[in-house]
Amino acid sequence: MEALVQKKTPRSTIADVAREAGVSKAAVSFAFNTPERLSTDTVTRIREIATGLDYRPDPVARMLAHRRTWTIGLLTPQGLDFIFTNPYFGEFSAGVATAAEAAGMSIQFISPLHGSLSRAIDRASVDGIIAVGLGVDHPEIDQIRRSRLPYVLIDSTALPDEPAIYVDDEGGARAAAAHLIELGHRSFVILGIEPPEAGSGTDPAWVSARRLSGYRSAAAEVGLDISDESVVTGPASMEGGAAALHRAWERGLRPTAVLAMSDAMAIGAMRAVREIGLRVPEDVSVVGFDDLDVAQYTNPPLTSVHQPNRAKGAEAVRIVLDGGRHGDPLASAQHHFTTHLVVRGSTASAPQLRQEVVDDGM
Amino acid sequence: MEALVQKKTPRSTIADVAREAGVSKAAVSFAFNTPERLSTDTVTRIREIATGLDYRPDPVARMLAHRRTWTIGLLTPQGLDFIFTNPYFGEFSAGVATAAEAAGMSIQFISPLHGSLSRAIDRASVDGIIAVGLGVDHPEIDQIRRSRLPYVLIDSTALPDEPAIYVDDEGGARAAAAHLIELGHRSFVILGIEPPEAGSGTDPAWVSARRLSGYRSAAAEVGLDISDESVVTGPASMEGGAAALHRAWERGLRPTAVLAMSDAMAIGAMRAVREIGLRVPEDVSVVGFDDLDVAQYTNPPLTSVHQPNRAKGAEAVRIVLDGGRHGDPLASAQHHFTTHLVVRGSTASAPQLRQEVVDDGM
DNA sequence: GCGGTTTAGCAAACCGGTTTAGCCGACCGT
DNA sequence: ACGGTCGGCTAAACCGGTTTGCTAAACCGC
Repeated sequence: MEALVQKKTPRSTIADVAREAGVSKAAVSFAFNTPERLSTDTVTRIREIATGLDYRPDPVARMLAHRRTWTIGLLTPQGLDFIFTNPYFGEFSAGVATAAEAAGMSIQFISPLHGSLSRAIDRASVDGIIAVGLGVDHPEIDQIRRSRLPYVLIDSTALPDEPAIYVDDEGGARAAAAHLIELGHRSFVILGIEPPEAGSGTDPAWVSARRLSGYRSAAAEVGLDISDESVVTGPASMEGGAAALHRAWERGLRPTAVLAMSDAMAIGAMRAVREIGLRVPEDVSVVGFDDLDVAQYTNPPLTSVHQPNRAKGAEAVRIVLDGGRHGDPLASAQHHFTTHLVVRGSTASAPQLRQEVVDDGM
Repeated sequence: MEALVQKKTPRSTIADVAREAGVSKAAVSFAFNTPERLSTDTVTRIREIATGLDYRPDPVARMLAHRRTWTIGLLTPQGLDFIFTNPYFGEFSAGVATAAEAAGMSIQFISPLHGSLSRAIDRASVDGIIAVGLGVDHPEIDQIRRSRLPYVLIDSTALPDEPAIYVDDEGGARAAAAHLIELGHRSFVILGIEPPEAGSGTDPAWVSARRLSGYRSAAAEVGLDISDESVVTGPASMEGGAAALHRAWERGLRPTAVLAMSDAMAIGAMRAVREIGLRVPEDVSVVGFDDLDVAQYTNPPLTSVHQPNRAKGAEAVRIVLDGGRHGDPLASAQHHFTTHLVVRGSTASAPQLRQEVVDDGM
């Protein structure tokens, strides 16, 4: 025990370098940050001694003195195990990371710590916050505001007067449903995204609700009503999508088309369809949402609503760096993105004889 | 009634709370950290005033005083845009994150900053480092050592006397190749992982080299020689895998089986095979490496070498938290994992008439 | 040789917490 | 009444950097 502690050579500090070089701490600091304030030979001497001592300025001390952390927080109500294995977050985070790095910032993930998102926010040392998927009913949104840090809301409830990035979820969903209707489909199952916390389900402005209303609005145009029974929800993962579709099937639903609110769920649904013994798209069409990279690699390639995942991340960084709501006009702290449908191989004309085929098969 | 509050209200500090409560800074600190040192009513009074002032202890100042950051660094030579969209890293990171959170630690990604991994390491404020995919020729490995932080090497060159997690890459690869050989395949293309930086390619202990030697050892058992020409490399992504297979095809290679060193590449390869006009597995068998979650969702489901992606992450956290090489016996800072082949639908018997079919088709 | 301006570097305050050493008064037994 | 103990709290040092005056010497033109 004791021996172990002594074995640990303490890291050298700025004071060590100053003493060794026979200068003040300030001089050492200058040598690294504003070398023009010192004579060139003093600078080189200090630097040599510093490297000889393996000196590395302590980032934490520097943060404290500067009152900046050079870090942007990426806040999500879901746990990191979910986030990191979710390809949508992957692409979004990649967009954030690229833009952050260009600005010399690093990113830190803020997600529930021992179940408490609030605690995680308190412990996070960041200069700004990008909050993903927070609904109005999340009290954390107020906590963020009180932290006086610049922030921006993504995939959130549409709130006026908040720095936020909006995506035309409803328009994209409408296009997806219209596409299927045009192909002759009339019987749908919708795979909805389960909110990370209970209670948000009724929030009329939540992402899932916006997309649902898009689907319904397209259906309404041909006099079709999508009942609540044909909407099944689950986590936005492949597994969640497969489970949801199986559940729908067990409930007796026999759709010719599946509208998934995320590509991950759509991929899960495609597998579930195959497991049931049907083919995509001959028997069942599937359309996703997000247009992930992987949508081009599925078999068949996935028809999906495109939204600019990486660009959303980059734009979020811009807003936070501009000061979020502390920036001058709120308008510049808001941004709207459009969506569009990308048709690939997972959608086809509705089967005329589906009902009989299924009956035969069962 | 009150004087106009400046829009930029500074955050309240421990001194503000102390003044307001008529106590010392120490008392405020005690009220939050060791309340038993204070009388209960003093504690409640201080806490009330603190919440009234929206006081939140500055994490950075706390880190400096404690000389701990409660953060583990996850270091990769690849950029974050690659990392976040790579499902293998996703699963590994999820394992790290889950274990870290259980220990009350957060994680920070350390990856090249403006092209320099070295600079990124200097700027990182962490208590330990998990380094993924660093080869012997990476000078950063020495920089990490000099930082005197506990660390552990993953997917790295096998080095003696280093805290590290080893995976039986060679055995897994051998099993994959043996499986194909048993199915009658004799003509292979190998999709290798391109090292993040040039130069590592010749490193005999690099992951890619270990897997390759596994493939070759299985081939050698039936007197087969896998030439360097049939090994094409690319980034470990779906796109990289597709491109690599197309490149192989253009070079005139006509394999009946593809051995991909990552599942992402395998998925890309499957798409490329379909684009060429062939079927998986009837015309070409494909086997991956990693056994990602998504391997169960591809069509056909992907045969792959299983390695414990999440467990690797969790074990890495354990080692770093135990002090890495500063822990007592080095043995406890090393860990070996086994691999095994999971056979699914992407592999089948070698086609007897493949050559003719292709000739017809072209 | 003289005031005035640079230049090079220092001392000390500061960032916002934690922690140690110690003070003071209340309570206690005798 | 007295020394001892203890609970409750404070003053001050500290973590490791940055930054703001400020000084002393060198440099300048005349």
